[in-house]
Amino acid sequence: MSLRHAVLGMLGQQPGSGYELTQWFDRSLSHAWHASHSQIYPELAKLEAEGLVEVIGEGPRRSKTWAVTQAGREELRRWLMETEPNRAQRNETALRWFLVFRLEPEQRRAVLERELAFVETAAEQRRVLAEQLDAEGKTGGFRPVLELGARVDPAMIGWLREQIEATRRT
Amino acid sequence: MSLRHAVLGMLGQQPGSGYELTQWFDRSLSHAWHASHSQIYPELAKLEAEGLVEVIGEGPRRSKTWAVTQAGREELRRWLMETEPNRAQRNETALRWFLVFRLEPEQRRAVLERELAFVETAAEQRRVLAEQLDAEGKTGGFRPVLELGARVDPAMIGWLREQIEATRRT
DNA sequence: TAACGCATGTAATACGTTACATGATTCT
DNA sequence: AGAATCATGTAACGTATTACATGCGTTA
Repeated sequence: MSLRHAVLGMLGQQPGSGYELTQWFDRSLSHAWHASHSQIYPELAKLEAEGLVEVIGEGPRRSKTWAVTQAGREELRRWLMETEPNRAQRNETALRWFLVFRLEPEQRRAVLERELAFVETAAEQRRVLAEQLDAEGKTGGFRPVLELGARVDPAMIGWLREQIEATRRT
Repeated sequence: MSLRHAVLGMLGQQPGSGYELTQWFDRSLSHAWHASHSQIYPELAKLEAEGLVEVIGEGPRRSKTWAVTQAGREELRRWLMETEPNRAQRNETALRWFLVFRLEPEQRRAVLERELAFVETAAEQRRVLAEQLDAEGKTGGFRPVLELGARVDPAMIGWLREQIEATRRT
């Protein structure tokens, strides 16, 4: 379970409300991790019960500002340094690109063309985002979120084109 | 939910038992999808109840050989062609590489060095595997499983080296 | 005949998504 | 006053992991 560590990391950078956390997940972390508010609020309650986060203020509309405690910081360090990363994760795109070869060439081409369109748009968006990050001087962890999370290896664009071409030769 | 479609795809390629399916997931598909037998057996039962797979034979040790029905093939086609891929998936590696910047340089270096070691080994294994696939004439979907699933963009190796170097300069 | 690998299943628990529900503040 | 957005929560359901449990067939 790494939702809690994502939360600890975000709040460690900057305290905030559950609502803000939800937005950060959607914005800066959306390619690497996703979590909706219905998961975040209960998780914050659990983290508080375990002493890993605490409320450091209350704002308008019943909002609470959460921050990481020392124990929380230590838990994040422990997770990063002492636990084995789970490398075997699900990748629906890889599964789909694997299974698409079960389709007849015509149908396969339709699917691959949709994928190509998506991947090209995503690559362009990523390029723009990368420039933005550069301009804002944001380095560090933003790069891997962009590169690993987007999962659009440019080399695969060529592969997609070849496969589309191949469906025309059969 | 795509476990069922992974199963339909595998059985569509070649009928087999639940046990064999588990192994195929571990071997050819491990980078793209993972499923253990405790998930696969109930799923086969459900798929049978829905008429998407059927038992076409029984072997020693109570083993059953499953195959996809016509309805199953159609369901796979429908999923590939008519459903929107879920692109927002979790990537623990990206999350870790993002959060590692919360650590002190010394600790960060230790983590990044472990990551580099893993990634270099994985890249080498992938190279060997790619050659094997080539030699066996396995093309098609195996390439994306290798490339997308492994999630080790070679460009990120350089990035890791830079970040490790950077921890020494502070 | 004992150990090992093949083969299948269930139960308990944890995690994630979608839907439901409600109240506070701001903007038009 | 009404709509939109901020803000928090719970419930129901579906999916995934880990642990438990058992029997068959082969090989040493």
